[in-house]
Amino acid sequence: MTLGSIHRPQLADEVTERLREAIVSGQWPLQERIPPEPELMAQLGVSRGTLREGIKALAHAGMLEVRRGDGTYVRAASEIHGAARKAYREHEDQDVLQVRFALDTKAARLAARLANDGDIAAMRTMLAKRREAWAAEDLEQWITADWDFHLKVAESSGNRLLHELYGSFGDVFHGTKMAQRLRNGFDGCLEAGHEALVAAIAAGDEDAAVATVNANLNYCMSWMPQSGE
Amino acid sequence: MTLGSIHRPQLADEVTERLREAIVSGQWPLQERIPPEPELMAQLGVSRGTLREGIKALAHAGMLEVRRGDGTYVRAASEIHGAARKAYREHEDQDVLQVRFALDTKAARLAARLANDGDIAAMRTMLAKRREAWAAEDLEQWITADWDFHLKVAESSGNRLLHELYGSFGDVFHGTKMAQRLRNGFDGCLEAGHEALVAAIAAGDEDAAVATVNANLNYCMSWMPQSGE
DNA sequence: GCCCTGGAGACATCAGACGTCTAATGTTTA
DNA sequence: TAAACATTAGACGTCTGATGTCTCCAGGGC
Repeated sequence: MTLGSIHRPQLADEVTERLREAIVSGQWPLQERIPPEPELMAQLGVSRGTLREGIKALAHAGMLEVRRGDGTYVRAASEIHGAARKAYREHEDQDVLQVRFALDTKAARLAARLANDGDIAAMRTMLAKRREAWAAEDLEQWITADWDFHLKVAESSGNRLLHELYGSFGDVFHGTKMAQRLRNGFDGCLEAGHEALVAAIAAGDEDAAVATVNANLNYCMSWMPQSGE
Repeated sequence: MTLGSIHRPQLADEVTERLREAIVSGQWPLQERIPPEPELMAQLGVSRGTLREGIKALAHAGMLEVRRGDGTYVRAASEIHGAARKAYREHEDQDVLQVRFALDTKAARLAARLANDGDIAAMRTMLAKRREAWAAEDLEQWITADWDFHLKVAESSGNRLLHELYGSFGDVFHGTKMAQRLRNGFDGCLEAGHEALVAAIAAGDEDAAVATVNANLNYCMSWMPQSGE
């Protein structure tokens, strides 16, 4: 048949998608309260029940938190991120980190195989920022630059799923744990290790890239209390 | 204050949890239709709106599929499994498999470090079943035994999150892709490779376990059309 | 300054009604 | 007989409107 079927996409799903977009796009920032239900009903032109079905879907996914008598707040910017938050709540730190490291290793191997000149230039730029921030003792900036670098490696793997997973699992870690470690005397530098990783990727040496990542992670882990691997 | 607050856990969340249990416990089998809304309203003692909020939460998570005019069907046995299904829909097969392989490698390393005698005995039992099924040309049984073996390795890693993720990502693959490949002439044997993995795990040789897994996976991938790694 | 009390705003839940879709069955027609 | 059409029962989709309950916060009493 050729007459593309009418197929009206369920209103509630449409609502879910619109809410989701508002969150993903940053229109509703993290931790902020979203507009009250009556207002959203008007904006979206749907009934309360339909709206609430959309909200509940995102709430179960961990993206929204509904506080009775108060309002609804944004807690995560994507489903997968919400799932990662939940994983952090329900599993040992160590377990989550091991999974992240598994992804990290794979990302490095693929990046060494696939990264192009633009990717590598971007990595070098981020490492430079990281170095400057460290010299300037700007912790926040340093954490950001460090994380951006690792994300770029994941992105350069060419595997979108891997990039997404890595970003979600790592984000919580970087946001909550890194700052603590820095205060505990972690030197945070590993300058050489990061440079070596870029070099291995630029050279297309997969095994060297993986070895470098492992070395970095083991050093990093040595600063974690009671954690193996 | 001492009077432990009444703490009425949001009805809709309670409903979500009850539905979820019915699915996870197997009371509502995969692919089956669940009771119609009016019946569930009566069983749970809630209004339709509340019930639907609970259903929508699980539907968005990929565990349920609601078909207007027909009914609601069970599509996945856990949120993470639902997410994996979605990932399979939205990403390249190759990307998903790479992620799964990253987990596979990590699982093997950890299993070599932590597996106890009971784990190893279980692995050997499963391999024996796998061998018998192959000899008897019972494909279904063979696929089951093969998958059980890999799951056991993941479980032996001692990392519950890893086990869960691995199970979810791999399940879809084993259910849908493996059968196709077998029909295409895949010899599916790899008997030696699997035995070698158990041997490495039993010996506690992490590097050998990882190397064996990589060898197996590469051989396996060679049967996949147009896929790298 | 602290505690208590209300009020306002926001989410929670219910009840009932009607629309629309799907699948199955029955009926007609070539 | 078999294909095409018509009907119907069951199921989900959405709306309306009312009431309950909780959180926050400002204002009054001590």
